[in-house]
Amino acid sequence: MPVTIKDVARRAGVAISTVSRVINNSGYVAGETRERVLRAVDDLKFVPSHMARSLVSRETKSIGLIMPDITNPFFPAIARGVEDAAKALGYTVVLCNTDDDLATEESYVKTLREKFIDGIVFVNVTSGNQEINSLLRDGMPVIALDRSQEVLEASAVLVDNVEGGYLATRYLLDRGHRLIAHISGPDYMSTSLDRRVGYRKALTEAGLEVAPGFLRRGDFRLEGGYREMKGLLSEGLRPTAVFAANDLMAIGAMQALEEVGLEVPTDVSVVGFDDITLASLVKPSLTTIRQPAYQMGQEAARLLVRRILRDEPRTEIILRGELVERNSVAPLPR
Amino acid sequence: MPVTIKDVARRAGVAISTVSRVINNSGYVAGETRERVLRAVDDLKFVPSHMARSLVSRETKSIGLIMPDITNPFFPAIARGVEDAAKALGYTVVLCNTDDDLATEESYVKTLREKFIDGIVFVNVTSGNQEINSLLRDGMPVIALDRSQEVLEASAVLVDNVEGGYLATRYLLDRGHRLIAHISGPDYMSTSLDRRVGYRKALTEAGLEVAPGFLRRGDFRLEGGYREMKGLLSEGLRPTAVFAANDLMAIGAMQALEEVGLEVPTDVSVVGFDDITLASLVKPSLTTIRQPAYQMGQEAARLLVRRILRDEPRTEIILRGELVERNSVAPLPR
DNA sequence: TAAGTTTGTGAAAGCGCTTCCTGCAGGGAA
DNA sequence: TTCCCTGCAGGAAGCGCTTTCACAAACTTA
Repeated sequence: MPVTIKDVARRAGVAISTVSRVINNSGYVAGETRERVLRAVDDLKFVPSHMARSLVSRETKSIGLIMPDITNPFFPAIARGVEDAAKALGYTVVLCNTDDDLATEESYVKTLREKFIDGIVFVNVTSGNQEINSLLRDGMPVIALDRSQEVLEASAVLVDNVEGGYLATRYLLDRGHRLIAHISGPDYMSTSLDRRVGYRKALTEAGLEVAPGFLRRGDFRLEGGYREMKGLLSEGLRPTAVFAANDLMAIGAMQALEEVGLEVPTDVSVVGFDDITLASLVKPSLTTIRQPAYQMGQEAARLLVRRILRDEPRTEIILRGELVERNSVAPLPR
Repeated sequence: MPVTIKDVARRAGVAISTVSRVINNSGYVAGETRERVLRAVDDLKFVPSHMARSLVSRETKSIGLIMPDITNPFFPAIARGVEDAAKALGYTVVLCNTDDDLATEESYVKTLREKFIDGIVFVNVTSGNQEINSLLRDGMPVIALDRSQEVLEASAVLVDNVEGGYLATRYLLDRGHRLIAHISGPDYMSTSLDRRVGYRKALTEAGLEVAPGFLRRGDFRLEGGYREMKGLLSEGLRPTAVFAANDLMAIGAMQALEEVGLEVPTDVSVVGFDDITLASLVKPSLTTIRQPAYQMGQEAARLLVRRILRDEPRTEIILRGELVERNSVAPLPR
């Protein structure tokens, strides 16, 4: 049923190889012959089969995008960035949600591997760099997004999370805060670790120490922020400011504060990280470190395609977060 | 470099066709031979080439997901639902963002068509049912999600938007409101139209008419809700309640109300539609009609795969929205 | 004019599979 | 014994392309 290159060849009265030359603009074809072929293509509404083409050329013009969960508000912008850049370069993207689950990740890698895909963007991989390194060894182009460099041999796109953490904390310090708590993410995520390092750095620089109980371990989810804030408070601790390692936790913390009758920012200031849409919509709106998520996605896709096309050496693109001032921080009266 | 079926055959000392039979579990193979082949597969870490297989079988085990914008908070849940269900059935999904742009949509359809994909889920297509119907004619399995049935010949998954609109309006009516404005979506979207119908129906049933100026045309985006609410107010109109056709617009409307010093719900009650994550996080939290987005995605993917596997007749799955009571509605004192 | 060189085209191999066809045993039924 | 299934395996065609390779005509160059 579908019209093939053979049909076109017959219709145009030429050989298959000539048609191939025309549609790929390769080799010598006389002007008049080209016309004839093009007309036949048009008449027959011929669309070359990607599958057949891929079988020969060994490339599928599609890439995999492996991320924890598209439902988490930080990821759609990344996905969109990847998709847009990929599309512009002639690639389509296959979406994979792993829920941070190693087995799922592996199963996806297995599916994508050697099959449909020319390369893979890993977002925020928490697990199995084994996987990735093994892919790399097999020559599969791979980009890690938002994942600390030391861990992987892959090219990467990341924001400077240490600087981001520093910026956030510094901002609070500059406004007179001294009792600054930090709700961080899980320890196995470099983003979490790095932001914490930035937090510490800013404190140290100001000649302060992390007060006991002021460093909390969250989970990057709203509930975690809520829980840790509650925990902090219930231990009788009373920071004047909180820096949460992402917006979701910051918002959770704000909910906890509100529940116990503390007002943000009057009683406690809060700074987040990411600048998800939500951040500007909550009340008070959240001061945060903006990650250029869309741009990160774009850069990752572009870098990946460059690796696919010509085997570029390992590259690292480091973007910077920027502080977005809103209404969740008040200067401490002195 | 990659190991092929040929290598396996050589290693196992059998013919290629025998290997094929083993890995596909088809035809007769003696137990001992099967063992030998399996061992060779294992030793060589053979992974069948999807491309080659697809070329013969004419199926790729992947589906396209065409939606306006993954960045819009209503869509990630759908995407996740599609992805999860597809994965469970052995399919991968290709993500396509169209921004409601006809040209983009067409270009994606062209890319997916006859090429990589076994079927397509269209979410909320606003344009070019031409496209879709032409796909259908060519026998491409297509599912429309969240799109009114009359428009298309495709199978569809939808929520009863008329009922949803009715439920929302009725809820306000029951609380004594009589001056209920409606901010609807664009006219070319059936979801928008249907919700409006539900709104009208509830009013009519209560013996009321839509007051002039109370029916506003939004765009399903936050800004549209804000703008229309401002417009309403600036015309000197003063509804006691507003039903917005989606949460984003409801939140925009709330911002507008706040800006002019009107309090929600004390001065004006607001009801939204969708129940995006945001709805429970804004202040006051938003009373809304919940759409089972994740489930819709799942159903769509399952329906699509069923259509792909055996050519099912046109089907329609209608899900129901449910009212989620939160804090943006107050009863009108009588 | 002889010997390249450039231009244009077709035949055929092959990408890695599936599937159809063929053939060969062995074991009942006639 | 003859015939015909049934179980098993190999050969080969073919899916729709790309890409040599060979060849022929037309042009250069010396």
